Amino acid sequence: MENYSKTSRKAPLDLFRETCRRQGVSITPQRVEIYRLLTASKDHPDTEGIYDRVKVSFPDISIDTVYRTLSTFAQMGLVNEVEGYGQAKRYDPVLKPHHHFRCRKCEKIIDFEEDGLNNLKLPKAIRGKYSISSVKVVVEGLCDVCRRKK
Amino acid sequence: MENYSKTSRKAPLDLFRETCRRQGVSITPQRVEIYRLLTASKDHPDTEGIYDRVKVSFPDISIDTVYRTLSTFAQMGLVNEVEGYGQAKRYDPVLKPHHHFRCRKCEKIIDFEEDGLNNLKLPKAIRGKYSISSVKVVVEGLCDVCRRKK
DNA sequence: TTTTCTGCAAATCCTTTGCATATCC
DNA sequence: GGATATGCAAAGGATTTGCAGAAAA
Repeated sequence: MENYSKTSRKAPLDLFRETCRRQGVSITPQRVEIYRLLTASKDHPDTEGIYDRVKVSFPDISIDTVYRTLSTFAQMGLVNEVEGYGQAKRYDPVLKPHHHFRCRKCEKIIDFEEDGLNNLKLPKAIRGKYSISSVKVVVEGLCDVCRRKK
Repeated sequence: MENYSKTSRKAPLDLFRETCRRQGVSITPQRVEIYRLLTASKDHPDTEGIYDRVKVSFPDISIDTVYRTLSTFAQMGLVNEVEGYGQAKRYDPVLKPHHHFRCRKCEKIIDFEEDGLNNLKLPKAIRGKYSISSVKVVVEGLCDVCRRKK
């Protein structure tokens, strides 16, 4: 377990500041707020979604700044892009390896973990030939809500 | 093993024609050719890629027809969309469940199968709550070529 | 003060849509 | 002949880029 209070959010912001410094990236109020909103999100938001939220505290921010910021964060390794099917890019603040369930109807994404999925046995043809940086399970179907509607 | 010769390609086209008939979708020469090119592809092409190939035999085809056709095929279940990160949609003619390795640099996608990955144990929270239609493993990293360049 | 970022506007890339004509059933 | 698909052109959504002024280091 992390050794910081969930309410203070001190540690995540520290990680942010430290990562920025180490990589020579400026710390601006907009970026701090975008980072804060991202790490507080559980819905794997897209750029527009973050834009709407950040406008509350930064009414004059422009959406290209949000695009640039999210792209910068992804390059820095502060967030991950979410696998999808050609709509808007979505972002995931959870860096710990985990898996996704995606609803085919409402496109909701649910994170999950499972011990048995942490060391999947991959074929030699893959293991031997390529350098692997991530292995994740992507489950698709209908979520509880959409399933009922159907 | 399939009971048709790999060179004749009779069976895949039969599947195509039959699926079209069953779903009331017209069989046009453009669609036949696009389907043929797709099933002959191993590179998970995007619309532009198929467009370039189909222009060889249909020089006057327009790219919107290719967009519409691929989208129709996906809806019909004749091909699958490939999970990606917000670039152009790519298509996979392999309907049998399988997994993907994706190179982070050149975006090449390699199909693979592995017995151990066919019945992954998912958490109750997922299994119980959602109706699941597909489970696939997505592996990412650098392919042999890009790895060497690095 | 030098470098980097932001906001604005314009451009680009990918994809969809409306419509008249041509093609399929 | 009636339904559906195609090609063309234009529109649309998502994302990127160039640039000048503003803010960070």
